[in-house]
Amino acid sequence: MQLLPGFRDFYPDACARRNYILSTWREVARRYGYVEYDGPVLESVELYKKKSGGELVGQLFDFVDKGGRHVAMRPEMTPTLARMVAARAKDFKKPLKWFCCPQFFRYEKQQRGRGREFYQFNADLIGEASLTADAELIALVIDLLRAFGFTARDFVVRLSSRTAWQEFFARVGGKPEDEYEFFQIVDKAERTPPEKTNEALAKFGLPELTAESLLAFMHSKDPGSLAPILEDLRARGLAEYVEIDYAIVRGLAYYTGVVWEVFDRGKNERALAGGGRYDRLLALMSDGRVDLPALGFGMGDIVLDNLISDTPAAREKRDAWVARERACDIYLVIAKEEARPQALGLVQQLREGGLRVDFPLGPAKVGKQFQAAEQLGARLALLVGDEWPGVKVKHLATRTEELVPNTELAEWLRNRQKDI
RNA sequence: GUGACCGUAGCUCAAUGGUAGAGCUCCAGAUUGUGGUUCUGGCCGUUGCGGGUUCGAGUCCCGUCGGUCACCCCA
Repeated sequence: MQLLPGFRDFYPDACARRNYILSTWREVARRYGYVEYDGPVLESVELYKKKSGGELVGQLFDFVDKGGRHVAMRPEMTPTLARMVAARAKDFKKPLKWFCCPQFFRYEKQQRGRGREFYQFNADLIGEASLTADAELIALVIDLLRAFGFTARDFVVRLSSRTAWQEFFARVGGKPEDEYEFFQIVDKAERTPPEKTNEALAKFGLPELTAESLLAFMHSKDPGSLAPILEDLRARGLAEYVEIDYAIVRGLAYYTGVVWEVFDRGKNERALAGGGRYDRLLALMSDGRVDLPALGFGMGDIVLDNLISDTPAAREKRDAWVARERACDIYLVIAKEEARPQALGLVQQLREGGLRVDFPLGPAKVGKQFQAAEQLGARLALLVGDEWPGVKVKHLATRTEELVPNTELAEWLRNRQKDI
């Protein structure tokens, strides 16, 4: 049986790397005062058809369930979050700072940085309209990446604004109802020859709207209304992580104001994270009953893991974490098989004390047992045999030994807790 | 979804159309109470799958499934 395309097995190695990412996400989110939430993996397909728009709908992992409902595996969190918040908006103090680490499913052809299943950190801030919220969210994404060992040399936040593009479009005479279509053209303008862009723009019938004027605006570094965000981040000492880049527009239909994406400086990977404002989505989801400004972003595990693996400092940090997580503290060497009952008693006692303890399940040569202790990353080996009721304690790093009576062992270990 | 390239042992790869191999990993022994070395031995394949051409196919042809990359887009 083959693995389904785009899906992953998590053997212990891969599982440890995934857990490193998940636990780092959680740790940093809590530092910023976010609380974790979650929702269902399966949603009605309608939720995404109405709200996500564009590419995502074509990538839905959808099917009809046994009750005849057309359902989809979740491809993103925002519609679910919007529904949850709209349903109980009055139960929570504003602003809400919620995060989650869900697994998403998108039916697309897999390649580097893209699978049909992935984990994505999501943080959303709901109920705050000012740009201080945008800055707070961007500060979080910067600190998340710094927590993995990345620096300003490794990544950059490219900051843009749909509002700026709306104003640009209005200046040349564009109508608001054409905005979304216009954004799609802007999104592709850098990858399209100018003649093709002009062809696409012609349908709006606006003589001032040309590929040249569009590209000129796209490449301007004028912060405009984004200036307060840059000021805020400068005050935090995070200015070097952000650049103005109006080429960022984002495909999802619900974004309204500030939008941004994070890229590696080497440009070897796809976007590491992306987000922005969706001030109208909650009103849309609740038919106007709840109207709260909102913003959020996502960061996927696959691109992130690629970049960690390709960045020495980040890789070392991850590998150290993985080794620490997996190591056992103590390995019990059973030198004489007759001493197994005493050894089992010790194992149980030490485990109840919260130590990570391992031992051989069957008769094994002492040499093999020390080899196992080494491979499991144990710091101490306790040898049980002829010395009983004494236990030989060996520091595996220094290869030094000392004899401790088994009745005093718990006390002995407690006094050396820091070293274990 | 479209196009290009690629599928041989758990991994990395060999094999002018002529008997499917090596290194690493794993297991065991050398070493009966002390570790990453060394040496020896062992396990491991319907050459992704199905058809065709041929006396003979891992090798050539067709299909299919999977992978990589590009387009598309983004986590």
